[in-house]
Amino acid sequence: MPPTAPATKSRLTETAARLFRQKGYHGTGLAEILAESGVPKGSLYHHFPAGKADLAVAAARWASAGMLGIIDDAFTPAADFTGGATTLCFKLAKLFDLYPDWRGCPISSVLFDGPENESFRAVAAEIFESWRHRVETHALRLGLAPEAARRQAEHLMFLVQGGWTQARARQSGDVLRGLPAFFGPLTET
Amino acid sequence: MPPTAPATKSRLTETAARLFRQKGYHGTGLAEILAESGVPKGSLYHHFPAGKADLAVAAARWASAGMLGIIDDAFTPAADFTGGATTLCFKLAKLFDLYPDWRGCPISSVLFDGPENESFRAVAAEIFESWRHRVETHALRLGLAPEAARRQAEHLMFLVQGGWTQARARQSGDVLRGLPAFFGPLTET
DNA sequence: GCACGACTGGACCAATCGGTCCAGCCCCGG
DNA sequence: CCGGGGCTGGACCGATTGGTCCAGTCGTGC
Repeated sequence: MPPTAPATKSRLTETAARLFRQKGYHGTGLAEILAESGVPKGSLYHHFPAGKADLAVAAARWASAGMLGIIDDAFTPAADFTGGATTLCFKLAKLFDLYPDWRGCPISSVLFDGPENESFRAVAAEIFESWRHRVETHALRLGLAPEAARRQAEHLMFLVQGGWTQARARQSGDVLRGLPAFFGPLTET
Repeated sequence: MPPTAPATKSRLTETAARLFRQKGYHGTGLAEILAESGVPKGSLYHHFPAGKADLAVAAARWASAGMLGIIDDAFTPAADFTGGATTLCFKLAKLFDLYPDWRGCPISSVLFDGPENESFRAVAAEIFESWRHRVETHALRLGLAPEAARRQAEHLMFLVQGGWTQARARQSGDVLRGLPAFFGPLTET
């Protein structure tokens, strides 16, 4: 069972996440997701009764977990906040350059679409907040004052979000690598 | 003729720009654009032989012209760069709060989709660059050193881009209004 | 070894997609 | 007055969309 059955749902989720990222919600057809994941349509509606919308939310959450992992990987070994933030930018740049599915923010691809977008919007807000919160937590751990930690975390999220979009337009991960230049003066504890 | 004929093409363009912004490229059907603008399908393919893709580019360019106008309106009466940038953020926030069609960046809605996205991507890059360049021009006029002007313009574009996305997720223009807090220290001439 | 649930495979559906085509309208110059 | 082209109106098209449904196939607990 492990090799096939439980793999089905996650294979579906991960394939969907990849395709949604690259081509957006409406730009990705169910047929394509099914073909690439090798899962029949019946299984999709078994695991995700609400269909495409359900799948999109699951894909976004899965992608979000990956992003949180990257944030942790960048900040955990860091000596200070600036170092961690810089590492994060470089990690994202590397992913951007290496994998086509990392060319877009996995969340906004879904956010900018979606039927009855209110529910989607709420999920997106929750996910973005979780990212910000995670960065803030690392900032506190690395010695920033509570207020500064919040500010720096928010600033970093804005920069990454904006830089990601620009990187996609310019087709270069270097945009992400240039982000640390904009980090403001830090207010350490 | 002025009241009807020339209005057709622009009505089409502006309606398309509005809908693409709100619902994305693939999320918006031709039927919807046609219905809201009151233009028959035949006219669309007369003015835009390449169909939807042509229309999307025209819509993006039209929206870009509007954005450049807003940038000018914000910076022209400003006494210094920071003042102009702050005004820009507040202007965008007001539009965000007032009009649903200003909830999304008119360019990325098209960028994140699009068949044969290479051509779309190029147009998006060109438009973003024109925004950045316009801000840089104002920065120079307001006394920033060339290098600082470039940096500040880029920083502002990243913040606006990222803030815009976050504002949409949180459904609040206040995110845009909080952007000025992140402006770094200025290096005046 | 049997029955039952979870899961799969795919046929099938109505709706909608973007796009084509052309008959007619209407305003223009001749 | 008449021809012709820019433009409009809309019928029509094949392809694809997301979604439904169910017969079959397992693995598992009785």
